[in-house]
Amino acid sequence: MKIIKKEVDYAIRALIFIYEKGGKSSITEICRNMNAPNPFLRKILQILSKNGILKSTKGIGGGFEFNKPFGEITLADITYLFTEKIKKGSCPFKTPICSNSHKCKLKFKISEIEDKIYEQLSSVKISDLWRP
Amino acid sequence: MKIIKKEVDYAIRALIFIYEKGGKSSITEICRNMNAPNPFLRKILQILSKNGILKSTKGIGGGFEFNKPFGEITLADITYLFTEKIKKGSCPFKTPICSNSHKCKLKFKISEIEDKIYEQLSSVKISDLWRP
DNA sequence: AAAAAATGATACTATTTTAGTATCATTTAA
DNA sequence: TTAAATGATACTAAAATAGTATCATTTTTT
Repeated sequence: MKIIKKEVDYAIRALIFIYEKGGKSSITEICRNMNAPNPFLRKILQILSKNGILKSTKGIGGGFEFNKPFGEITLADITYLFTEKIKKGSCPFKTPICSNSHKCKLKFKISEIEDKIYEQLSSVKISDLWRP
Repeated sequence: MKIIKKEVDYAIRALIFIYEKGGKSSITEICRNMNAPNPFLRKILQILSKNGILKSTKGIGGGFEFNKPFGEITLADITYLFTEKIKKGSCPFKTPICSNSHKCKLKFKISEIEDKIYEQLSSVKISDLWRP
């Protein structure tokens, strides 16, 4: 089961890199270090920026720095910037193929399960992921 | 987050239909009832058959029936016929983009999380999904 | 024996999602 | 004013998911 997208993976590692660099870095620098495609990482960090995880400054000497304390960022924070949450009590399939949807409990179970996944992801801080 | 594939959805509903039909039915009959594409459902039930959930008989009057008691089949049983499990402690990405993989804890966390998902899925019996 | 009605196996195609690229605009420091 | 950064956004490529097509095999009925 795919829990983490590549975007999330890149985001996590970029955050850790920025932290190690003392709290600020640029796409170019991050990419040089972690071997991610520059324009893709850029798109990713822009999303973190728009969502209050990072803040950015343009121009020479610019880059991305933390807007939220590094130690408070969780796996859930990042994952759910790139992953749609299932709406509670609605069938997860676009075509409502099923004629019994009014008595179907699957949709409720699924969102219960997603809640638990979310709990799990929330319990993991990005800062806990690196280093022994 | 996508927890259930369409194959799993169809499989679940087919199982419930077979149960309601008294424990045996054919693809044609199931499809007529639940509006799934016949050859796709066929492929799905063949997988359930190969994996000991159902057993099949060919020829006129044939079809699929339970090989395992309906009440014992869980969401995990079905899901993991169609979903790869993440290998413990191995990076989930094919290209090992990351130079720090020896100190990376993400892979361990991910498989811990998958274990919890599995627990959740195991706790849901297919027989619990229908009816009020 | 032959035809019909079922599943088995498997290769192929289409659609959707994920991953990644390209490009032009804007900001800022040197 | 130019270079070095991000912002926005449209486009393309690759991979995964969903679905189709076809031929083989088995079994029952006629």
